[in-house]
Amino acid sequence: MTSKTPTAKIIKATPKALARHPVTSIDVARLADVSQSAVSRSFTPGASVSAETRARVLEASRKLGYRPNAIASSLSSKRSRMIAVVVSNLQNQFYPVVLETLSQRLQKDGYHVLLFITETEDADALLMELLRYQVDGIVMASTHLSSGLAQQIADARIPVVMFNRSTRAGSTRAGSISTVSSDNHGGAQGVAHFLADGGHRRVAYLAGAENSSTNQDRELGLRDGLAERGLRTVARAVGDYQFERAAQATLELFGSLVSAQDRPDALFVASDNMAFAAIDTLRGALGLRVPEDVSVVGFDNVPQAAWGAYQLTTVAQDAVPMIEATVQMLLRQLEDDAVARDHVVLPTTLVLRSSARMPKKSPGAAHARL
Amino acid sequence: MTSKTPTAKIIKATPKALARHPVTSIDVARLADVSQSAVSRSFTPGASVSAETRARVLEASRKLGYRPNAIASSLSSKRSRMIAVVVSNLQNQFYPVVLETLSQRLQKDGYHVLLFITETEDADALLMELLRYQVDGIVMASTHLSSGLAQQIADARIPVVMFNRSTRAGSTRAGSISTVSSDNHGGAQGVAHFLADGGHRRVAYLAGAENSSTNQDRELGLRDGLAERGLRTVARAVGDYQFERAAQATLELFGSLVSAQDRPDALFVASDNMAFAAIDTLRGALGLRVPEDVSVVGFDNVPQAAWGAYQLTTVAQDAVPMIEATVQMLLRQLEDDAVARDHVVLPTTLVLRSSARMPKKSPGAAHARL
DNA sequence: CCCAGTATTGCAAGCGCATGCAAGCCCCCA
DNA sequence: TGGGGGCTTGCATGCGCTTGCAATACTGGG
Repeated sequence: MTSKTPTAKIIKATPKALARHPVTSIDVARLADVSQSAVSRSFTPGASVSAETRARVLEASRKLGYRPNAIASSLSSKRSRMIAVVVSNLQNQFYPVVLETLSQRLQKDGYHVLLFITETEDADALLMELLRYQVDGIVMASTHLSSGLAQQIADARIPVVMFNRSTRAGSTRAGSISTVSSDNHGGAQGVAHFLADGGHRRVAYLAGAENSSTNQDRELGLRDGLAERGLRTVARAVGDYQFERAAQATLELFGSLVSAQDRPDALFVASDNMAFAAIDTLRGALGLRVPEDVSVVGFDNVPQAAWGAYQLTTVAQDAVPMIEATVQMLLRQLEDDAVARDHVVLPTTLVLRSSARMPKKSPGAAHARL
Repeated sequence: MTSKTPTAKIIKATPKALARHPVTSIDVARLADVSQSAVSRSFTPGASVSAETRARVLEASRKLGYRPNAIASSLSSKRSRMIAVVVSNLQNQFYPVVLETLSQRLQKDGYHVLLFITETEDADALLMELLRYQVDGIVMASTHLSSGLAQQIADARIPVVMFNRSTRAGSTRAGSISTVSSDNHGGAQGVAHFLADGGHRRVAYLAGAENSSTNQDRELGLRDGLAERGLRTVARAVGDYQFERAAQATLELFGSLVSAQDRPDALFVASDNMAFAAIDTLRGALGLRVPEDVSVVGFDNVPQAAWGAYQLTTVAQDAVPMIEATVQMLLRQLEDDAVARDHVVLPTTLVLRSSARMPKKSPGAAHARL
């Protein structure tokens, strides 16, 4: 086979003929009888190539099964068209939905999702790792960012959007990072009004992770809303956005140590996820009826909230507009780093189902807020 | 602005001095007073560098905030350390869990997940796109692969593992692709026995997507298992693995057009996801009791199956071992493409809860099935 | 104290594509 | 018919890192 010197030479010149994806733009160029640049340009929308050249190139590419190498392209153009998405809690149904929508939305613009899941708070190491991939942007969903990291990312001039987290003074170098969230305070305030108007007088709060901005905003909204009706929360326990811990927290709030007259008549839960645990515990271990004995209201409006056995009244966060806003901000920052960082807050809607007693008056349509 | 020539020149000469991540291995090399290769080797586990050199390099890197550029590294080493994960249905709770576990497992080995979500069956275009990223491997979860694509991927010598899908003759070039799944047939067969032994005589099947191997295997397993008890399925409807359609399908099976004596006394549903819809519909629209009037059994054992209001008896797929097997196969193929493609089938377990009437005899521990 | 053998190093040639620049081309108007 | 301007094209360089190879440094044994 490789007996003749010239042949041997050729083989030696193309040692990777058998490697991964042997076809490069040079092969295509050769076949189409154009320069390698022409091939590159043919695959670049808006580049300067004649229709005829492009056609020849595409034809040759088809024949050879050529596919531009995105890695090489990224290296040379310094744009990877990858967006890192960092999520910590896929157990909460809200996030899979977000991930799905976000991913599809980004794909539409030619971006791809590099997924990072950080259960524990070893986020820093993970983020360092992430930065090595030269992602064009970062979406932080259900995660915090240590201020050190935030700074490094800002230095690297990588656009970041915090999804469903707002930057709290002190927690990160606020201002340098954009945020998208729904109106957690307003939504919770609406719940407070709804519960108060429904005749509840002993409202308890089942908190998410104490240090999360969502939890803080929701709790404050509840307090503020109740205050406006001359009420205050009568009890509080922490579920940390975890199903199991929420069940435990429910026992603390309603368990046998609580005298009947001290027992709350309504429970606002910081996430639907935890609300399901609460309802299970109320009905099961505690033998209480929902909503006859206790009204329960959640937050998120995940698909399960509509399930027959729960019929959870909850504050809907509208994922689609949130994601749209996220992507818009990211894209804008990508094309122009000078764009000021922005903070988008989207309205929420109280979705009325049957896990909470309703106000007598005007029980009509769903409460729209903000 | 750029009035003075010299200034203009300088600006022109270093356009990327202000760009993304200015620090390269050359900068580090300069500071540490070693060659650029030494820097590279210092970051390569097992490479030939003295401890002292490595220390100097790391120190310099720290000072400069250097982080090796993964894109450049991928280009030159031809290994991206990225694994593409293709999922189509995050609504089914099983997949978020899988995604989370898989992602963390891969991270442990230094791989990262490039996520592709393909709702519709435009999978081909998406996959083409995916191949451009030079991923080191592909995990296809809840998705099929057209035979054309399968071939292209095989040609590109990229290891692929079908997760929870087995390759059916005719559907793809079987043999060239590894698969990991649980014992769908056996699990369903166990359900059949369980239902028959529980005294059910009119078992109906609520199918997932007709063309999916999981659905086919589960249905066949059910039929086979029933046959072994001298029974057969009395009805069947298709829910396509979608919540809404499952509700609809349940109406077809149990609706008013079905006479009371024709009504099934048990329903085996191809996924938990759909089983929840079925239970809701049975209890709600149809006013039937579960399990008194109808026993319901699902498949997957998603977290929600344990929720108090459903207590779904279901076939558990054990995600962790499935994922471990997936990763092992992938890694093995990565380090040696000669590895024969393999097909792993993992055992399932029937988890007994209260959505289905149990056999009188020995209602003891959970049924373990291979 | 010399030399083979091994451990470190640096050199330089890529990896596959993008892109600034200059040359070549074509078309139209005067 | 000549020349200007806009399109296309190819050339050559570089993106930041990996890696084969050759040069060098160091080790211990005889």
